[in-house]
Amino acid sequence: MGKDNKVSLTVIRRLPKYHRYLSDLMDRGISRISSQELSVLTGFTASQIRQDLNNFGGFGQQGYGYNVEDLQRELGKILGLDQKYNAVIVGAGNLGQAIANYRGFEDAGFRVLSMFDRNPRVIGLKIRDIEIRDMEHIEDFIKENDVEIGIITTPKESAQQVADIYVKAGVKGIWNFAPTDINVPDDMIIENVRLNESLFILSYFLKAATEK
Amino acid sequence: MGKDNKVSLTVIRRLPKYHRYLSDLMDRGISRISSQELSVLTGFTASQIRQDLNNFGGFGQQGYGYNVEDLQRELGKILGLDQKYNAVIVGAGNLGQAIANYRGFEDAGFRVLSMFDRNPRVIGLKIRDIEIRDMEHIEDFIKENDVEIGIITTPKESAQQVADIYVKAGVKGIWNFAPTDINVPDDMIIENVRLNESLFILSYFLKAATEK
DNA sequence: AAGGGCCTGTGAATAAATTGACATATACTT
DNA sequence: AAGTATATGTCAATTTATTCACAGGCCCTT
Repeated sequence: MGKDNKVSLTVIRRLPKYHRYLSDLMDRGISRISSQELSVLTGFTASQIRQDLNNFGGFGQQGYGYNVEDLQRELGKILGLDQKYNAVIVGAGNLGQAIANYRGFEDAGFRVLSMFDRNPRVIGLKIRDIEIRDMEHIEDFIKENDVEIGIITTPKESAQQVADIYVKAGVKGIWNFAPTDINVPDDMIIENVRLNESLFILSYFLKAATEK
Repeated sequence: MGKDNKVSLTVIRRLPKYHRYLSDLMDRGISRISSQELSVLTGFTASQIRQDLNNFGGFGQQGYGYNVEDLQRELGKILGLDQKYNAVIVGAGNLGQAIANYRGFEDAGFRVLSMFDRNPRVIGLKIRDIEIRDMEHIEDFIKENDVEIGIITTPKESAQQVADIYVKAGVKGIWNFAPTDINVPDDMIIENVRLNESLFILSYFLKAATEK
């Protein structure tokens, strides 16, 4: 299914932005868009947009452009947003709670079933309807509830240990917020969120602007 | 100061990772490292590491490698981590609180002076020693306290409005967590954190792995 | 139903990023 | 103190990404 040859990561990282703008256009009731118009919105060149989309199939029509709804749906499928994923969070601090609370993830098909922590003070608490459980029970929980995504929002010192547990329990992907690289088997899918690095980039440009 | 020609964004985005690994090495008491060894740690090729570092000056020594402490300090300077920046947060929800609580930012020279929100229920509360104030006072506060960085952790609907306030009040850079693009003058520095997009990428690879 | 204008898909050209290769300088051993 | 091993800085080669350009198909008007 889909096109055969592997698509470069560079292209894949642009897909969510296309999807987001298409969703916006749908909300605004716009049903048709050209690569040229998308270019103005996204800041990518029209040519690049056409090239990118063509990696996955010919969604457009000559003389017309792209149907917003169709393209949004197709990109959603490509991004796996038509699937439901169960997730758990380890690390029930502020960041973990922020993620547990964020409704945007549900729209994308992600459901946080439970949070886990070592701190007895938070165990038993609920964020919305999500219970914080003792780490002791995490492996069984993951196996019994078909959890496919493990989220790490612990300090960096615990991150590898948590990753090992996730690997052992059989999750398929890890969303890591700890500012460290974790080592896992090759078939495990990892996506890191590097808040520190993002802030450092901001700092770099601030300094560069000051020196000019 | 530094090398004259503009360094590509691609290179700059790798600098924080170098800095992080060098800090780790310092913690472990290691004083010397070669590009080859850094390659093993970071996953970048040794050649790429040498090319990257050389954009900013010849930090290494033939036959020896790089002095960990010197290189870490130099990268810190390049990234602007030797400077202090005052920041404020708009949006005192979980994410805003998570950021206000995160000590890692202070190590990087960032100080959150205040948070702002519209919700009367949270105004007056304190996160650590950071007070949540009414949005009414934000412009004066920014001007009176030399605030250079504005952080946006509101829902996307308010993000542009907050950005406009930041522009008017004269911050130099914006760290935006809202899942939308904001429009600001060209000289404003913006760094976006796209949690949604990151999750979509994870979803993409999960789906791809399932279909194999 | 015919024709002009529009816009895609795509192959070729250009630009950017990564990797390779090596001359040269320093460290370290004997 | 001489010789060997090591590792940088850099230029060249290769690979990857982006942009250009246009043939051809579809829409839309008349």
